[in-house]
Formats: sequence, C-alpha cells, structure tokens
Amino acid sequence: MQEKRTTRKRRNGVATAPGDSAPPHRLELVHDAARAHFSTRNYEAVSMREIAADAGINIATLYFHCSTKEQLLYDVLIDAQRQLADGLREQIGAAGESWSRRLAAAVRVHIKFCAERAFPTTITRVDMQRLTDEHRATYLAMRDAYEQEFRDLLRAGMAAGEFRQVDPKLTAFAVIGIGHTVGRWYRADGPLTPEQIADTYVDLILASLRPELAAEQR
Amino acid sequence: MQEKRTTRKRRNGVATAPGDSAPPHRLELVHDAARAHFSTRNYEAVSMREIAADAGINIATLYFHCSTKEQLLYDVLIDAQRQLADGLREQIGAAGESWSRRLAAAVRVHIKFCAERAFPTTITRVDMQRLTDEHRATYLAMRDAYEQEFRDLLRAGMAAGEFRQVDPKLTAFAVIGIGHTVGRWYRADGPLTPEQIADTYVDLILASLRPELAAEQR
DNA sequence: GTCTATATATCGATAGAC
DNA sequence: GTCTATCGATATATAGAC
Repeated sequence: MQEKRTTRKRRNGVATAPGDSAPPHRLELVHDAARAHFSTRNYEAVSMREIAADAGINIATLYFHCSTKEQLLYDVLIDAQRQLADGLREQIGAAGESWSRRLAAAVRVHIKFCAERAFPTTITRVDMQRLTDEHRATYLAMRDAYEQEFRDLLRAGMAAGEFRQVDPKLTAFAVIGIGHTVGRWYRADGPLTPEQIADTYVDLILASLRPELAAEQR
Repeated sequence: MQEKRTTRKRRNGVATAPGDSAPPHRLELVHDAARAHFSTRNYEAVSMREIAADAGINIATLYFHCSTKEQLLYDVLIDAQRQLADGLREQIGAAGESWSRRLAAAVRVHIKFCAERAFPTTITRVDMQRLTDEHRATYLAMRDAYEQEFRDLLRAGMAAGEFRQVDPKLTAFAVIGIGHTVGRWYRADGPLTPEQIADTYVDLILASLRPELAAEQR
C-alpha cells in the first residue's frame, strides 16, 4: 500500500553524505510507525513508546535512530508533503494545454491524496504549533507553494477566458478545503472510490467557474 | 463578544431539577476557559490546571464543579453545537421562500460561525475519539442533523428546479468543508470580514448549482 | 466551596551495560 | 545497535482539612 521511497540516511536529523550504502531499514520502520500514529491521533496523544513498539524496538533504541519526537513529526510531515507536491506537478504537466483539464488534474491529485493518505494535508494549525519555529517555517513554505499552484491555475484559466472572474485566493482555499473534508469522512470500505469522489468534485468546481455565468444572475 | 447563555445548573455532569435559582457563576467561567483552550490546542495538550487557573480557581476546586476532563469537552462541545444549530434554523426560517436564498442564509451562518468561533465546527475525528461512546454518539447525532439541513436544502432546491441535479450528500460535505477551511486561515485582524468571506463563497456555491449548466458541457 | 497535599500513572529523554 | 533502569516533569484525579 505504501510505495517505496528513496532511502535517506539520517542520524539525529542530520543527513549524511550520499554514497554510503546499507539502507537505514530501522529508520524506515520508525517513520512508518510514526506516520501511522500521527495520522490517526493528536501529536500529544502519541507516545514515543508506542512508535517504538510498532517499529519493533525499545524506546531507548528509538532515540538512537531519531533525536526527538518533534523531529520525527517533522520528518514524516515533510516527506509526505514532498510526495504530494511531486504528484501534483507531475499530473498537471501531463494534463495537456487546457486550464480546465490542468485544474481538474490538480483537484484529482489533491482529493485522492486526502482520501488515501489524509496526513499531512489535514494537519491542523494546532498540530503545527508543536513544530520548532524553523521546522514550521519550512513546512509552511512547502504548503504555501502547493496552494500557490492552485491559485496560479485559476489565474491562468481566468486570463485565458476559460474561467469566470473569481478571487483566486479564496477559491483556491475552497478547492483545497473540499479535499481536506474528504479526508474527514472517506472510508476505504465505503461506497465511493477516491476516483468517483474526485470526479464529482471536479464537476462541481468546474461548474462554479464557467465563464458564461460571469455577467448574469442576482 | 460572548453572548449570554441560559444557566444550566450541573453537578458532575448530571443536570439538577429546574426551578432552583443562584446561577452557577463559577461553572460558566470554567466552561469559558475550557472552550478557549480546547479551541486552540489539542485535547491532550490542554491541562486541567490551566483551565482551573484561567477560571481563577484551584484544580481541586475545578473538580468540585465538573467531573472529568472528558465531560468538560463534551459540555462545551454540545453547548456550541446547539447554538450553531439554533442559529442555522433561525436564519433559514427568516430567509423567505426561495431555496437559493435559504441555502445562502445557511452558508452565511455556517461560514460566520466557523470564522468567529471555529470550535466546535472544526473538531476533528481525532479529537472525537476522546469522548465516551455515549457522548460521541450524542454529538455525532447533532452534527448529522446539522449536515442534514444542508442536504435537505439542496434536495428541495433541486426538486423546485432552482438547482441543477447534484449529489446532495457530497455537495453538502463540500459546502460545509469550505466553512471549516475558513476556520483554518481566518484572522480577525485580516483584510476580510466574515461577511465578505461568506458573500464570496455564497456566490461560488450558488454558481456551481445553476440549473442552466445541467445539460451542457463535457 | 476552596484549599494543600498527594496518589498513581505516564510522559520525553538519557545513562550506561552489553 | 539494542537493551534495562531510571530521571525529572507533568498528567488526571482524589482525600481531607477548613
């Protein structure tokens, strides 16, 4: 269910020089356990002992592989956000020239990610308070860049006449927020697949942007 | 900033018989403090000592006025959800006969509540896990009834021909989710008032429901 | 009703043996 | 690299004096 990641060798949060082999098998297990726990419970409700147990090691051993609980949250958060951003750019690039199609592709990536791997898209302002100032700034910069992609798509589509004139910032927030909401109620064993949900919301969002609605009504 | 509430005299979570006077002044202060803390931090990150301190009493005194931390969360959660639901029904009733106007009124209530008093509309699935089974069931029933109002408005507007045919459940989730998102980024000292934000999103939502979009496109 | 003092448990993180 | 044992802080909740 979890795709393979490139092995990043770390020690206490400091990346080692590339080139040395021997994949950090244990750290990957630790990250998997941490991600699973931080995805389903509040940061303060997750204990390092639980993460260690799920990774199959003692808590003292856990602290040999990572420095602090905060660093662990940061690592899995950044890792997931990077995958999300990469997927977004990839699918936008493959969507062709139409801004409608590009926005649709972006919405699909976002919604599917929110459904299947809600963390980190649903991390709240509250959880972010526990990051160090530096870590929070780094994460927020990544998240802002991600949200900027949606604003850019809206602005470009408006300039091309494919979308009616809307507030790109508030509209992007709404589009992204719809995805976050999916992460709240989606169940893998529910009646709808992430693709079906994405189809429905792509239709809803594009409908709200149709240029023929510009002048009329109200 | 906080409107007056009806005094409910409670002792360890059990409501006493009505009729006796003497407002529970202290319990109101406790609830105010609890609401403020639960609104800005995770349940597990809020300590009973902090709540007691903000209410101007000792932690032992706090436990004289309420039974447990979970009960405190439940009390303020239900209290706020009831106010939200009351406001919704009131504004829908005052919006006239048009389903568009009624939906617009509902969206405005929702978004303004999310902006000004994000708690409890933004309570996550995660935070709900800490409620007892009984309390969680009660809260979820109230939340479901609230969401049902939006579904009903959509269905009625579709039946009347005011809205195009959409999935009422997923569309209601989207509408509600947009409000939750506002609660994430809204700042009282920001450039937009809750009313302006609500106006923008009412326009966006009604645009996505215009019946003239039914047959065309794609 | 309000307090001091405390019971009991768990937390993040570390020391040091192996 | 992994463990046992533990430190020091903090948590919820309670006992009992006043």
